[in-house]
Amino acid sequence: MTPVTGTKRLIFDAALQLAGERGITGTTMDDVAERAGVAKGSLYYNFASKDKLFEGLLREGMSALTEALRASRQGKTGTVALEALVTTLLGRIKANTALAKVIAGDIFRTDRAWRETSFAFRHEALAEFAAAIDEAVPEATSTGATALMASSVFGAALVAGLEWLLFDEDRPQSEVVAAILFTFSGRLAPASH
Amino acid sequence: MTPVTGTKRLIFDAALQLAGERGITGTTMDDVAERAGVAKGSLYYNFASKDKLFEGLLREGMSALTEALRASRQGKTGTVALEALVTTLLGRIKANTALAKVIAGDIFRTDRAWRETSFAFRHEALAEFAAAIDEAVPEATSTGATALMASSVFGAALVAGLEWLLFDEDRPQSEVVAAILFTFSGRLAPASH
Amino acid sequence: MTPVTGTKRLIFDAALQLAGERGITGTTMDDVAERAGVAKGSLYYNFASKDKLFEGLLREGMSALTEALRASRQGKTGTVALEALVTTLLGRIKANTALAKVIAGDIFRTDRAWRETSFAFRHEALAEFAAAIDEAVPEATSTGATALMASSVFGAALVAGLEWLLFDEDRPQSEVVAAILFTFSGRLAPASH
Amino acid sequence: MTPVTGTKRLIFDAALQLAGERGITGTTMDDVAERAGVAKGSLYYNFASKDKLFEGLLREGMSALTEALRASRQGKTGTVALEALVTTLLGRIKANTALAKVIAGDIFRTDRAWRETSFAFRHEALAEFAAAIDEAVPEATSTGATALMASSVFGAALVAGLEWLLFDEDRPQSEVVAAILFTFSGRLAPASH
DNA sequence: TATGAATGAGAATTCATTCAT
DNA sequence: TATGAATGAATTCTCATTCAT
Repeated sequence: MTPVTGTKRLIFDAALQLAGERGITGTTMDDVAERAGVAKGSLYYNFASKDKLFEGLLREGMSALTEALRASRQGKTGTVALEALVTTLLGRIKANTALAKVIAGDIFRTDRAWRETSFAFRHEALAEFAAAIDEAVPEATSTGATALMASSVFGAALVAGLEWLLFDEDRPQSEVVAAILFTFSGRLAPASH
Repeated sequence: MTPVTGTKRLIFDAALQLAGERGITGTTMDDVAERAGVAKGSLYYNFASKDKLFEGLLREGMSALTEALRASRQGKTGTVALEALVTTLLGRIKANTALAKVIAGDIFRTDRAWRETSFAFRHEALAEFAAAIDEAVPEATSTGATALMASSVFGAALVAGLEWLLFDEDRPQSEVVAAILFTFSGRLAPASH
Repeated sequence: MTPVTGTKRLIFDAALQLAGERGITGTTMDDVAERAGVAKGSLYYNFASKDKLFEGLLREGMSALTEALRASRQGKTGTVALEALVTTLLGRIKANTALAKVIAGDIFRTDRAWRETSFAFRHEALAEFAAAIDEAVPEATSTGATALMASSVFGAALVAGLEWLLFDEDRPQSEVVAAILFTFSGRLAPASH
Repeated sequence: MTPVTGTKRLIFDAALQLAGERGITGTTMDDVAERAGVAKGSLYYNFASKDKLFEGLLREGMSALTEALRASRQGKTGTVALEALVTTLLGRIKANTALAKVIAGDIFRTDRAWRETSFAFRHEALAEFAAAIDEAVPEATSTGATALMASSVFGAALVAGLEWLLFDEDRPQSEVVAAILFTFSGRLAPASH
């Protein structure tokens, strides 16, 4: 995928910012054009439709996320890999909070025009977590529950990360990573099982 | 709060179903009226506006969730309390998946007319988790990070729960609870710290 | 016409007050019911429709106005009669400003359901002025312009009266009567003709 | 103020015609779009709302009226000025009867979104009459009643003018001017004072 | 005689999309 | 490659009226 630049970039950035504030459905093409500083016609010159625009946006964002997760797990195994994934995910959420909000608001919508794309990318992102879990706890693989565990870890980092950035933004990132990893450490539930 | 019954109930139920499928913004008042089997005018006779309708809906739903969480933690401490909370949250998500989807899609929107309501209730729900964490791990309290840990646990259960119900619905609930609790058990990250 | 009392009176009073503030079309039956302190059903128990309600209201108001004008002219002739009419009209505007506003806003509407009624009453009211003018200035009769002169005098008192009550209400009525009569005295236009 | 042309002009003209027939509240945006020969969306592309549309319309109309009155008084004093004002006002009412009806129906509404605009312009128009009266009858100035006299003259011409155009349209304008001025001549009230 | 919940046609407004320039 | 005026279907909301009690 060639990187998006120029007018398309302006439009992407404006659309993402707005969708982070108002959701995708709540963002109008007029809003996007105005914030991007281009005429409304330019939106349709550059993208076939609103759906295509946001599909492209999510595709780019989730693709970058997947890449970052994959890269951060590279060469690591088990526990270390899992920590790296959480740290990376949190870093991406901080770097692109608008995208994180859009994904959070859209991740369980099954009526979107781009649900195939969205589904595929989410699957890829979760697969990174699942792979790390499989390596760290081989015995879990057989239960078929690694996908659920991956969702659990992903959800923990996503929700805690947004909580941090929206309502507790002054806290240093290291503390947030520590708090999330703490919930996985077993110290919250020493006696269970 | 007196329970909502009669026409208001019909409207709430229809609105919740539809918003679970299409999101709040994607749900039209015509849709709601049709599914509720009432005339459009009745919507506005019973609720001042679309915003007020969904505010009432979320208020009721989040209030019930908070109550359920509070009740499930009652008389339990530490670890047992935390397990009860996760189990209850998962049970509520299963019992009212549409509501869970709506909440998940709305929880980080800061532009809603009902953001005060939404914020207050989310705070209350998270406070239950935070209280259990404070009891289970008193030493964590001082860091001020229990709120983040609460979000982390809440997010894990919410995202894994929806993943389950939307994409893996045949799996028995007990396995899902087990998978989520497993991620908190320390066995995913035995070497960290 | 038997005088309107009881619930009908409450409704008339509320409707007149509101129409004075917002115009007839701008006044809703809900507004009327609420201000009258009765249920909306009562409006339709007592009046066949909104149009009939306001027709009755205007009929009553204009009928009373016509009566008052007729009585005030009784036994007077020419100039004295004209002064009496202006004084009476101003008194009625002060006593029932809401009605005056409604009439002012409705007098040239030709699309009303009650235009026949309205037209007939306006004609009667203006006829009182016309009769006084005919007596005061017999030579004007032949030109057929007494109706226009009657409108002129009526308009002068109506507009000046409302200007007074809406924007200069502290001024004593006597001064207002004097100012209006002054405009008819010839001293504004000594050299004309 | 740059003159309104193009699509905005089409819309203004249609809206004014219709409001003259049905009043502002009785005129729908669908009606306006249809009569203007444009799509309904064009109304909202060119004006933010129905209120803004009619505010603009009244602003333009009252502004033109004020200008005409000011120009007609230019270089004249006293009586001559007053006659010129009445003649001009009557001419404007004839040239734009729809606007006159709208203004007449709206002038005493205190609930309009554009009441500030309306108030300011009415004040300016009346100020022209007041200035002429002050010059013609300097001794009246001290009583502070010139504003009322201005209303009186304005009201006489407005109501008589509309009476003429709506119910006696075949009469030549000169006769109408003469009838109105006759009411100010003192011959209606020779004995008063 | 009075009520108020329910109705549905209609009114205001929104917004993705088109198209002539 | 870009523009922005124009569109019309869809959407939210209003309100006179009905009717079972």
